[in-house]
Amino acid sequence: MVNTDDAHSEGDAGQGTDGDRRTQLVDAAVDHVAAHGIADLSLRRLGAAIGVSHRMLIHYFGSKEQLLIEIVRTSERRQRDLLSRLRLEPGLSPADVARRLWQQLTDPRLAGQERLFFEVCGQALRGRPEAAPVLEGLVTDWLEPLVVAEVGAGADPAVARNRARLGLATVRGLLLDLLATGDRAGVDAAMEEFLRLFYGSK
Amino acid sequence: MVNTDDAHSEGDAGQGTDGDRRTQLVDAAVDHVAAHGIADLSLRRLGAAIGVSHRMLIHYFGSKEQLLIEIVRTSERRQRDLLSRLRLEPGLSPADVARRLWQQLTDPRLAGQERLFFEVCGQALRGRPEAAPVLEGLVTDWLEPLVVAEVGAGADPAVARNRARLGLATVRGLLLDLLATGDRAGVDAAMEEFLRLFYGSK
DNA sequence: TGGCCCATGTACCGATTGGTACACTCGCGA
DNA sequence: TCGCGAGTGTACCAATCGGTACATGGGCCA
Repeated sequence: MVNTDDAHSEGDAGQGTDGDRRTQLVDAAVDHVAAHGIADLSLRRLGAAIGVSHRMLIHYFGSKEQLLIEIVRTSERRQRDLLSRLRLEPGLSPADVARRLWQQLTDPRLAGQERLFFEVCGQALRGRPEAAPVLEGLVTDWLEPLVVAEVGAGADPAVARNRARLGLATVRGLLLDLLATGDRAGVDAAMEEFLRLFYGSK
Repeated sequence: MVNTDDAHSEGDAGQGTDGDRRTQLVDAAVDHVAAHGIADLSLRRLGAAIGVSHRMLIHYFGSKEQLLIEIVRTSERRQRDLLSRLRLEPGLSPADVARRLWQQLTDPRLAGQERLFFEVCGQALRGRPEAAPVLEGLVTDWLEPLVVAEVGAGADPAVARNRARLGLATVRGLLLDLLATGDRAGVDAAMEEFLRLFYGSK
């Protein structure tokens, strides 16, 4: 009658034996999902892949739904960390910063993570509840720092927002192109063309 | 012992009582999928939605796999038809043609179809076999006409390809933005900014 | 009119799913 | 030393899945 497997009310900071295990599991899950996709994920296969029984996944996360939510959230956080790790550079031109960011974003080691991003986007556009939160921050979360950068580079605040939005969209479009075609050189050339138009050099 | 439900070897042109029914079913299926997503589609639910038993879907398409392939193919064809229906215009400037295309592409009535596009992309990047063919034509199929347009507008053939690739990526990035945020005005403004950069007007 | 075949429905099958019940182990506090 | 609770595995459940076997109906041709 009594339910021994409830609660696990995770305060955000998860230390303690329990939170550690949770964090460890969700990290392994994100790795697996980045490599094998999230759409047809099953608790049993995931468990077998990361070395626990599907029973334990339910135990720690309460339901598959909740696990997916945490996977998506963790994946988002990883992606954002990537951006923040770049910021502090000496006196590069905006175009060089953008180029640097683009190089980092297209690192082949991140391909799985990027694919996961587009996969989750697709699911989110369909209203899958665990992926839906992504849509909120998909543009706005990335727009703010870009707008700041644009204004800092001397852009008119009125057009800075449009330029930031445009830059973000172009990067994503070219990233999708790269993942689909694998044509690194072609996509890089298109990006160079964009930077020329966007920052007016050459 | 004998299997009465085999073959249905569809020659591409499907006329005859049989091909008609097939076409009718796949059309209805695409409508349903554009509205409700393709990821968690089940033959039973689809059948119930379009008024046949799941048995008949297997009968006409042989397997779920094959049905999904035809759904994806039909959806692609619809999207391409949209482009070809626009071509013949009198003497508009390239920027105006692009603007017109953008307006048509962002028609709210096409939102379901666009969402399906991104959903299928996400699946295809994961190697789902029925969606994989999309990746082939995802860039190249659209690039050719755009390159032709660029060259026709006087662009250097060497950069025309880069410009076409860039334009395609930007349109897709902004379309994803629009679907995610619904901020029509903001996305349109970003597109105007792009057209200004791209065609140099203003 | 009679027979045949295509279309369709119903009932079923084995596999897989998310989730649960229960037994077991093991380390720590009294 | 005892016991108790957290962590874990095994076995199971109902639901749903794609796919199949078989029965039936209804129109076309001889």
